[in-house]
Amino acid sequence: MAADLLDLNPPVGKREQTKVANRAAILEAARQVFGELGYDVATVRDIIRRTDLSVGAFYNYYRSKEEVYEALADDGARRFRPILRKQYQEAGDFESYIRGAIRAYLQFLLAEEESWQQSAQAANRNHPTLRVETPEMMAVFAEVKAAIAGVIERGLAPRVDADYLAASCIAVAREIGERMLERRPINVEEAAEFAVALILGGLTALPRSTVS
Amino acid sequence: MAADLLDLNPPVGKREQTKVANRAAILEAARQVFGELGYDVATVRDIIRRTDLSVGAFYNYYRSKEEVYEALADDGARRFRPILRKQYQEAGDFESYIRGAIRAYLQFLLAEEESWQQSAQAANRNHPTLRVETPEMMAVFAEVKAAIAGVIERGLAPRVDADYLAASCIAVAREIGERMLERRPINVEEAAEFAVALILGGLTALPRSTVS
Amino acid sequence: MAADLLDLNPPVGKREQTKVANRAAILEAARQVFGELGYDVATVRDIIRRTDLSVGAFYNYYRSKEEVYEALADDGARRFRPILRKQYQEAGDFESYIRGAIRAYLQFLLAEEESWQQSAQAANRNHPTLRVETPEMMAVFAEVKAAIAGVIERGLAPRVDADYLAASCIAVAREIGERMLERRPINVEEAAEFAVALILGGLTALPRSTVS
Amino acid sequence: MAADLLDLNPPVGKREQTKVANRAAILEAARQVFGELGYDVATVRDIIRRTDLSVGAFYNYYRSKEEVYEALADDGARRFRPILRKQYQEAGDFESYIRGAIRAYLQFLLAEEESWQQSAQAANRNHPTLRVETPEMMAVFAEVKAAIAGVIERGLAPRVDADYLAASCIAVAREIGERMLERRPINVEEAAEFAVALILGGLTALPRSTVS
DNA sequence: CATGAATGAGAATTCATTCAT
DNA sequence: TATGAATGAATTCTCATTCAT
Repeated sequence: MAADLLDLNPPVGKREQTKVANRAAILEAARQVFGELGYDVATVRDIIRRTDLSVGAFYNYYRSKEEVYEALADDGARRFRPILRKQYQEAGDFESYIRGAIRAYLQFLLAEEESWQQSAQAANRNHPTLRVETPEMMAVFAEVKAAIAGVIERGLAPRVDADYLAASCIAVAREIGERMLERRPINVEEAAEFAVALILGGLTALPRSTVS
Repeated sequence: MAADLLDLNPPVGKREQTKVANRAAILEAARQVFGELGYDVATVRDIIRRTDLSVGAFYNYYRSKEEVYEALADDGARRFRPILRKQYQEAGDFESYIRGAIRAYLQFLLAEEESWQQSAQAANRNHPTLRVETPEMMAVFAEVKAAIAGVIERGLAPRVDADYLAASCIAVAREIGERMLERRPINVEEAAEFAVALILGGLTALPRSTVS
Repeated sequence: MAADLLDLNPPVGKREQTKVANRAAILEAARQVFGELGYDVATVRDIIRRTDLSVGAFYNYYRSKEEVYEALADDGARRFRPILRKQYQEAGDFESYIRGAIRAYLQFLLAEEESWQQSAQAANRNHPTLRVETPEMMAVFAEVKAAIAGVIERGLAPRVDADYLAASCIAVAREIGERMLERRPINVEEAAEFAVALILGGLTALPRSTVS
Repeated sequence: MAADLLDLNPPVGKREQTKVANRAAILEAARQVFGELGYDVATVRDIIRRTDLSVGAFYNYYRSKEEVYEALADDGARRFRPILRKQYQEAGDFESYIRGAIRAYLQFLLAEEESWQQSAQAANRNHPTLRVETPEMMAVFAEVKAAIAGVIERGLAPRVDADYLAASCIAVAREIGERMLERRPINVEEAAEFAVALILGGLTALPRSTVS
């Protein structure tokens, strides 16, 4: 084909490009679908329907429904890890690390929002379904948790129960994040401030509500 | 039988007893199965398999898979509500309410443990299904959240962001509870103390770890 | 029991009476249900629901769903046969026999109407179902057909194709009867007149419509 | 292939052909099965069993059991309508229209015979289900009825009770047709002659039987 | 590689019939 | 006998995965 003459130098032929684009398209579609329906309810057809590909093509790129799911998790973790690492490098003490990590997490959450619109829809579904989460989201959680636990273990924080603390931080960040996305306007700073204050100083340290 | 002297009025023949027992058995089995597999993956056969009943019997007691799910939620909420209410009546200020509510929740969690063995199994499952929760558990969460939010709105707590705070308390209690159940020996007081301290005073107020 | 003193002489104890009444109740309920839903769609529970009996009782009186169905057919035939026989005895030639038989059939049809209300309902059902008929109805048809065929074979009618003629008479009587029941007011004479005229004299012999 | 010259425009690949063939095979199987067992008793498995397809394939072509049923009706009506219309155009008066329509119906019935072997089987079935009819057959009936009723209303026939007459014609045609198919040899002309004579002239106009 | 029809195991649910009480 | 809960085979329909084109 004529097109071959154009992209010879990088080993990225038109074929290569299409392959990459297709993989990405499937991944993105899967992100949305898993977010909206959950792993079990989502069907492979649901995924490819948001794509201009065929069922067969799906299986050319991923060997199974489960494999996309895992790829999605990998993808999320891979993208979030550097952000988190940066926070670690820039922060001196535990307090600023927590602050940085939580803010980073909430920002990442907001940035990815359109892919994860699920919350709203999933919440008021008639069929009872528990807490639907993107594998990607889970992976990000895992990253944060590992980071916090690691910091604690390296002695950068008071010798408190590291496991409980990490779990609590994650829980708070996650829950606050979820509420944050449902508010209008979305205010990352406010949410981050709240979460950080609670974790660092507890109830008494929380910012006083200006409204209601 | 001696019992005859006591319950003549309610029609408690052998049949009645069996019916009650079967309803309970199905509910119990459903609790386990939903906990281990999640609503979507769990099949009606999975549920009745843990029972000495037949598929047909399931439908004699509950009209659909969805109905057991709801019955389960009702059941959990019904049992936990009075416990929570008692905490509210006995507590004067927000601090003692939080303390009471969280301890009550963790105790309830422990008491129900055998029905919720899920955690362990759910963790090392191959099929990816995140954060599996019993509808019952979710109902209990809803109770706690409503209670906390109510207390805050009645002004028994500083005027902070009630929504965020309630969400955070729930999140912490839940996550700590989950970890608590995985430790040996299970120490409710320790877990409650940690959660309460974090919520009330934050990181600096946390009890120092005696062990690593 | 005191009641036993009253009905000693006939061998019809209270028990006996109840048994007969129950059989009749089931048969009547079945007539309605089969008429409304058809044999396959109708369930045994549908039948006993129109009765103050239990599922178990059903099986005390009839060994199976199929058996009630057959009993119903027998019942219908048994009640219609004497009516038909009377027509035969009173009629001298084929013409008056046909007239008598068809009128008798249409009258019987009307008399049983309340048990056979099905037509209307069955007609505009959403689920496609073909021509639902009471087994009783079928049995009555069979009677009529046998009678007509018999008369023809005994030479009381011109030597035409007896099989075709009987089939046609039955078909006409049945179809006219069905329409008749849907008209208001229901006019047996008019219907009978039409059917008889068509069969005996064809199109040109039909009564002219006074209306429309 | 030579055929290529003819049908280049329609996309008739091997796949397309298979699809068409499969749709037809399912429809044909459904025709038989509904005819033999009736809509309710017939199962989807019964249908696909007469096919070299799988259950899944059935649902690729028809969304439900009900949909095949309707497709079948459409198919029958679609094929019979032009035949009937031709009779109408060629006939001047009512008599010749009736004659043409009935003969056309009986010919159509014979032509479709192999698809409707039901009669024989349906007759000696143990499960009681009366008068089993293909939806297709019913649709054809509906066509005939509408045509006859239309002709009557247009005044091409004496002002008799149009509803009763149409119903009667249909009934006779149908019943005679059914008997006709059971005779050997099958004689369409004889059957048509009988039906037409009965309808037009009644009993006295019927052809005398040469045989018993 | 792409396509999308075919496959068939498996899910929810119903219902005739049995049987302990 | 009456009762109605228990049984489980059978039904409709779905969906991940394969494979001929």
